[in-house]
Amino acid sequence: MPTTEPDVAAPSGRRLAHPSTEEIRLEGVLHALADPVRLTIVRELADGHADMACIAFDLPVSKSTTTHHFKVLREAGVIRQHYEGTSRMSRLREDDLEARFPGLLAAVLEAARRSVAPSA
Amino acid sequence: MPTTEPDVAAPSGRRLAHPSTEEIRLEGVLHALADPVRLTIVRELADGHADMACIAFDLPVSKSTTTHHFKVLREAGVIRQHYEGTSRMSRLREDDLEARFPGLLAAVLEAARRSVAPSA
DNA sequence: CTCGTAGTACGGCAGTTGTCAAACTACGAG
DNA sequence: CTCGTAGTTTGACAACTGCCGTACTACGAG
Repeated sequence: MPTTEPDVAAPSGRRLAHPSTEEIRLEGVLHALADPVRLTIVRELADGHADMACIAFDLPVSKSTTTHHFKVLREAGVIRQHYEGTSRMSRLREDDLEARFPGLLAAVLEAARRSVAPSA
Repeated sequence: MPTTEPDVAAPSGRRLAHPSTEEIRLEGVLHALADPVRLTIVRELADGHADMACIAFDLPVSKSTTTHHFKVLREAGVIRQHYEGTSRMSRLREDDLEARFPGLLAAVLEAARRSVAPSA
């Protein structure tokens, strides 16, 4: 990992803007996580799958809506994305979030696990 | 604390509906905390002031907007309110939130402290 | 080059949210 | 009872959000 810079993952055309760690805003993160679809994405990402293409998620929304949700997560600083062929791989920014807001992501993930299977 | 029930705090007229601990939903809490004004309220409440009247907060919004934000926080289960004369006292439901989503409120509050005074 | 796949961008639409002002209610003091 | 204070309710408005379909752009395989 010598010269690879975080914001220039794709060598060719497509660029993806990510906020730097210091730029991550709490309200943005909370807002990003306050949506069921996005919370599902984050939960699946946290569930061991380090890098996943958007299509790998089983979301109850259309393609364009999926793009939208990933964009919200990325711009909030919750996930990092980079291209790999025609696929866009997504990964949780666990370390960055931990550095910026220690314990926050873990607490939300733990809460999400509880709130999904509460009565069943 | 024998016969006092949580949802019937005011003996006379006005009632305030609160969700029970089990009814608190994660997305609701995150959404409630994702607003700057509400986050300010929660931070001030956590900052030692156990019970505060709405007017005690220095919020940059009108009276009716303040009422609205308190209502969102209350209905999300983040705060508990009860009447005291003409004032409406608000208190964080720290214990309930801790029971439902352990560590979540603490992590958000700690994050809020960091995000308020980062560059200054 | 052509085709299929993965995803983006562009409207557009309905529902929600944050905001306010104005009129109203509840309580306490006098 | 009257007045002031604290808060609520209503109605309105602009902005945003989530959602969709359609058209478009990369990239890889053949």
